[in-house]
Amino acid sequence: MAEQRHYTISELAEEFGVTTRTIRFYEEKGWLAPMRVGQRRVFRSKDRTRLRLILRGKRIGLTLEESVDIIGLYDAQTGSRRQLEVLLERIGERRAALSQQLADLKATLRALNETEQRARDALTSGSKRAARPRSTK
Amino acid sequence: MAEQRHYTISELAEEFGVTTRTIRFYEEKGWLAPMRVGQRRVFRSKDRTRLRLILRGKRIGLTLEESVDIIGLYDAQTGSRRQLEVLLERIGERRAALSQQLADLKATLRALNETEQRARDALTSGSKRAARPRSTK
DNA sequence: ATTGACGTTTACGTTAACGTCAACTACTGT
DNA sequence: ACAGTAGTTGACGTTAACGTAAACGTCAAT
Repeated sequence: MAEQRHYTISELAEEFGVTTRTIRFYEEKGWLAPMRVGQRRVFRSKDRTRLRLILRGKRIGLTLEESVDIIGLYDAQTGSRRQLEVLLERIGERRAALSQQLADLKATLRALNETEQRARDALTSGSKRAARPRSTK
Repeated sequence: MAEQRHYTISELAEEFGVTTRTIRFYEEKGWLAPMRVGQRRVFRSKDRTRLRLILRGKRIGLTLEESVDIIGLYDAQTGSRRQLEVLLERIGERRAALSQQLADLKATLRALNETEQRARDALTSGSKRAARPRSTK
């Protein structure tokens, strides 16, 4: 195998905009498991990817446990048929929640856009008449 | 004006799937301000809408303060030109964050879909050959 | 008159996700 | 030899968003 690129804890922290404390915390929780050289942590690209996914989950409002759980689905070992069915079921549940979130997110963005449009109208119309407020859909 | 529909605290709690404690907590924080009849809370449709929006924000992972802040943008009083510009700027910031969230959410859904597809393939292909894993994009 | 069903306030408890020291180690350049 | 930089392990502190329990009020139905 080719030699893998390695990262220190502060490299990763800077790259992803978190503190080293955060990364240590994730390891403490068992969500990351970097190598050790002496007592120093050494992160390989696998760890880096995992951290990236955890933080992505966090950005969409998942708890870290949920994030990690979903990541677990991605690389779940699919042994027996039963295992596969369980996996599919769990994917379905997750997707249901995320779909709801998608709808809520879009609704919020729509509302912001409408508000912005009203504000722009009010600006360009100078001191004319006040625009009628839209219904909060 | 026509007489407004009123709601008790437990009606709203049941409708939105939260506890009454939650609603009282929101009032305590100043995010809701129902009428009182005696010492009983009476919610009008305005309060109900506000609660709905707060919970929608919560579902997309916003803190309650952020939710309330965004709702504040919706019905911000747009007095001076300066006020309008500030409003537009704040809308822009919020939308930037929400757009990032949208991207993250879609990426997560894509990853789940790919995982599901692999699982289905593995199921229908019986005990043939293991499918090659996709890259975690 | 008592029993629910529903409401109220006050107050302490809990969990997640880190922040913030403190005290220590290990290497590198001067 | 020493300072500086980057790393380490505790351990206690903090905030958000409620949960949970206690103690009490109000009204309708039995």
